[in-house]
Amino acid sequence: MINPNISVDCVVFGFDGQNLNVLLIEQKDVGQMRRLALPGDHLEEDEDLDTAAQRVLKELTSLSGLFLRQSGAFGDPDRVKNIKDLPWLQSNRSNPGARVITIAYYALVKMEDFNPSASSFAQRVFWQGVYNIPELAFDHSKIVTMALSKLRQEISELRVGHELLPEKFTLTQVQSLHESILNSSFDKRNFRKKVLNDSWVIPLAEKQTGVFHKPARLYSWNKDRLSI
Amino acid sequence: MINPNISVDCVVFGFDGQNLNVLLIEQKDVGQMRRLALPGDHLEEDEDLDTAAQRVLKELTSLSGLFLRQSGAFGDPDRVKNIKDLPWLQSNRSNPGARVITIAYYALVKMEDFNPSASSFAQRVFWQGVYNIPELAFDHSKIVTMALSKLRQEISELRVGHELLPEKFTLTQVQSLHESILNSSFDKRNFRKKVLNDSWVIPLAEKQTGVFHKPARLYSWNKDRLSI
DNA sequence: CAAAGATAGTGTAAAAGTTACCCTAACTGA
DNA sequence: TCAGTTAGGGTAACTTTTACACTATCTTTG
Repeated sequence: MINPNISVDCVVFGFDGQNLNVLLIEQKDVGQMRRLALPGDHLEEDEDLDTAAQRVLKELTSLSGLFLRQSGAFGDPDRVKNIKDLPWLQSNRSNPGARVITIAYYALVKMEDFNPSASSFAQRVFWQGVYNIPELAFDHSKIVTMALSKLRQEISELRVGHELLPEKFTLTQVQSLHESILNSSFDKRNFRKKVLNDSWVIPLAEKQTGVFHKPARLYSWNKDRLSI
Repeated sequence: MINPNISVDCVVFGFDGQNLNVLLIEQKDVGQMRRLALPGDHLEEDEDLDTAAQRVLKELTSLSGLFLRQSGAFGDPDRVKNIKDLPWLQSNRSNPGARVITIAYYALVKMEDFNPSASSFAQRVFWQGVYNIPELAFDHSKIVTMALSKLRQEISELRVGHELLPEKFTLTQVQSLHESILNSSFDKRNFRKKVLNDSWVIPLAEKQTGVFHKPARLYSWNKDRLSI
């Protein structure tokens, strides 16, 4: 039994070591419409919001175990009433005219650790570069924008991103991560100065192995510093 | 026509120059239960979330024009199913067993500028010290805690506090506000330099009147700058 | 109408932090 | 051993922040 008025939508940011992407689904055809959307669906009666976000994401994309956080509630009464969304609603919802508010979630993952695959009403699941997002269903573009701004806020305070790197990492990896999330680039020396100076990371005795160039020193996160 | 599944709740923080308080309502008697709660109520069909928060707050407490921001959505399926909340639900809701998710909002106001007065199902409205909050209806204590943590975060980034001054204000007022919220003091010249330099405020042609000293220039907030 | 009382309003120099900029070091594979 | 590749480090210019004290303008009172 689903709740016709409440949904959850998930903005999953994926980092591949180079670029920041968002996980999108292509919904099953209605006529010849190709419809792109965030993974999202209605809440079950008696289901917690966080649980619903996890469930929906898993049902549509097979991903599970992500650290999903709320980025906001979207409740414009007309948010699912655009003409472009009508055909899909008519063939997928028992009450296509129902007003729906959605609770948006976002997460950040290392792409290589997760292998999405489409199911339920998702026909296809794919990563899309975050700076190159096509038109999406409903108000999903707005939801992505909001999630991205939350993510940026968090990373500039270095409160996020630790999930994306291995236990031991190089400063170059940290820098690439910041650069792709903030869509900018930093001077290597200055970036290192800052990171080291602010004690965000702890140098280890170890160095990279198996690379065919000068091996970089490895670091780990300074847990104390991060919990501030 | 109200939506039985969605509500909004408002955490209004009031600052009196000394202490931080939260606005609570005492709901109308059911039996001899004295029931304290945040001002909150169900969403109307076709009503935007932000609009609903403003409306509900006004209906219950007479306050209007506050700068309300979302602090989160609360959707535990059992959040309105505690035995302590049953009598009130039974006498106030057509479907007392309905599952309700709530979108929480918060705001910060200067207490002397607002004069809440109870109406609708609020019997009484009052300010309660934020560190001394009694048991509240539903999961409202949790909602207050969340709002407080958001508020603290924003204050430390100086992104909040504009609600506390009149439309037109002096730079000295801005400074005192920051000083009392952050519990510290700043150099007058440096503070002014920063505020003006960062374009947080716009100088007006007007000056203070009715003061028995040199009248200060008045300013208003730079709306563009604040929305960044 | 002069003087006292009160808050407004302003500049500069030192210190700290941020930015721009390029070469050598260390490893691998051929 | 040489070529290819990424690691890693210091300094000077510039910007931002800090510390600091006096004059200006209004009201009130004598």
